[in-house]
Amino acid sequence: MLSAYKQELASLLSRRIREVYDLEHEPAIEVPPRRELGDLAFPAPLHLAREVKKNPRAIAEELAGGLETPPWVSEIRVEGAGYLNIFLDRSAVAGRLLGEPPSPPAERRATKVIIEHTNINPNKAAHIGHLRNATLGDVLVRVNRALGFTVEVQNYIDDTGVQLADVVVGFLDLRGMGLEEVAELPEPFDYICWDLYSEVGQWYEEDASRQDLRRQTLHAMERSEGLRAEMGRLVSRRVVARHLATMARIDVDYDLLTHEGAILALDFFAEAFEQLKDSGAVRLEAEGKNAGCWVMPLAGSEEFAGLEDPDKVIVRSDGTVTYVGKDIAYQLWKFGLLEKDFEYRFWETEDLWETTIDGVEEHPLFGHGQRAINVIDARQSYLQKIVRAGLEALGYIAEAAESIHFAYEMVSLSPATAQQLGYLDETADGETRSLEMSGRKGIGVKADDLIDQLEAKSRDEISSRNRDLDETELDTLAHQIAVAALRFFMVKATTTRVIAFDLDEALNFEGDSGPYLQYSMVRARNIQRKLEGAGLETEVSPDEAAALPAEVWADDLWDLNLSVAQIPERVEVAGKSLELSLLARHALDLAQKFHAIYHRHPILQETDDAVPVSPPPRSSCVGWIAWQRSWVCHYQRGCSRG
RNA sequence: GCGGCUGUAGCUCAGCUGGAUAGAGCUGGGGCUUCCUAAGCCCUGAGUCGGGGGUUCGAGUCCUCCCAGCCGCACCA
Repeated sequence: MLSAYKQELASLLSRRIREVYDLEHEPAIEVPPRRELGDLAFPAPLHLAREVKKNPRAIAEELAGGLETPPWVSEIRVEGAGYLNIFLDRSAVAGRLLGEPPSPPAERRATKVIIEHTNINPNKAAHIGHLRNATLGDVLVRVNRALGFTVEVQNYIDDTGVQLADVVVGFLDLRGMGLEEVAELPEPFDYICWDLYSEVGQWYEEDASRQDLRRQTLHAMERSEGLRAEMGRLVSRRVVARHLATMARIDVDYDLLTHEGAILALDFFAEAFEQLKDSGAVRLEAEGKNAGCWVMPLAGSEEFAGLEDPDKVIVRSDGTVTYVGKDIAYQLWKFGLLEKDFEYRFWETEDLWETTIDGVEEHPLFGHGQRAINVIDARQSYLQKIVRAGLEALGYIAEAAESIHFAYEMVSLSPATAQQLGYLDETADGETRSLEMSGRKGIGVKADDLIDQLEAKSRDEISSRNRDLDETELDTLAHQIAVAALRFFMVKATTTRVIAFDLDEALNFEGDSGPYLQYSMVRARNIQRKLEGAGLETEVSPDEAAALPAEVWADDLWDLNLSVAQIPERVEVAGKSLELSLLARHALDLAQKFHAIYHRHPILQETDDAVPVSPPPRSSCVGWIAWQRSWVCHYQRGCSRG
């Protein structure tokens, strides 16, 4: 791949620098902003200027002078302030690139990466904030698979938490409904819960004593006893089924659903607690405000410097375990550091498992990962740090280092959208503040509603330009476009930025959008189809490409080639840095370049006789298109549905 | 108070370890359809890169102080 060429050049330059200046320098390598400046660039002379005490351009000249160059380099030039720019022999490189399909290192297969994402409380419908989580999680899964890792996808279901308890109280106490009645409620069940959940919040406020019902329910669910626990199970399972259906609509799926109830029932924490006590990671507090609690001291760590309270309660004075405690146990299990294990059974179909306390004999090996990536919003950074500190305190240094919190920011509603949906008072002047979503208050855009709108929009767009599709084709297309629009929208934003969700923006299929990417692929496919129809070649062999005269590579065409060749390293960087928007940007860049070339070079019109001419002859374009398509197809699943 | 994130064109945002004229998309204006071509392409519209100071040959990028906004810092999850 391109990175191999870069490395080769970098080591040659590094050797040259040692010869001339007797310095150890690892040269950075860039791609110049414009193709006429070169294909690759070394800013090394600029970096060396201070140490060598010479003008960068002079250094560049000196280095370029005796630099040994591989046969696939056609020219070295000094440019700008002192860049050493490399011009590649385009045909030679194209030939080699065509002959090397992308392949990640095979040894990575032995590394198992556990990715936990989605994790929606099973008490209400999913909203667009959850879509950000699921989309990022799913793209991360695809990236890791493309990089060659073995990946296990877990979706954690908090089926014993307060949020679920509130909806149980809603059905039992507020509505006075029984199990059968709730079981028979029509779909969409998660929408019913959405409304009920915010109702219960108000109902508590009317009479504070009703909070007892919540506590009662919570305890029943934790012990898995009685009607309240039964109702919890029913509601949770019905809602989870809806969440899975929603996520399936946008091509997100899982390997394992881990239920908090199973963690409690199997008492994972007991074993983790023994480890924590044995290693001295927790201590029983005799006095002070945490008297009677088992706490984990954090004061020693720099990471937690300046905390008001340097201790984190792991076991409450009433003997119950906090969320962090349970999470530490779960995290230990992920790395195979607990002797206990879940039992497993199928959720509904044979491609998805769930944890349970009495499962089937034969099941895959879950857990036992070498790396655990938790896709959880940035508000939980502090808690995720504590979980990591817990592993460290237990002496699991390597596992702590491989416990990765993939943090991303929230999704809020843009002022315009909030107003459109009636959450903002129109009279409340034209303020530009966005509105935070809140399940408790029932404020938000439900995921299925958004997907419905996207599908309706793309349906309109399709039928306005193509009338002879039957209903099924129309549905399929509309769905694919809607999914691409949504996934791209979620992935293109940098993770550190709050998305102010704007409905009109999300529904726009022009410019930097999923459909724009799809359209470039459609065009590439159309060209190939036409070529086939005309009985022309649709592919070019590596040898043929290598034999092409240099003149065929117009700058724009070559530029696109280089961008395609950069895909593997971009995937690599995105996977390592967890900045998946890099992929969206790169895909967008490719699509833009392709669309521009598409207009400049009417490929079907060109002949191979016309060499040399400024529009490249057909064979170079044809070869490129086939190549680009195969590569982009290989990676698109990791990026979006471009 | 402590910690994290954010402040770049009217709007939404890129800007890779400091480096080649600060870039996209949307919106506005103007063009392009004998086609592989309109979910597109081309042209046009200039921004105290929140503000001050500093380091450097060179700062949107690093350091420091300040301003504004968001989010964390529970015996809630």
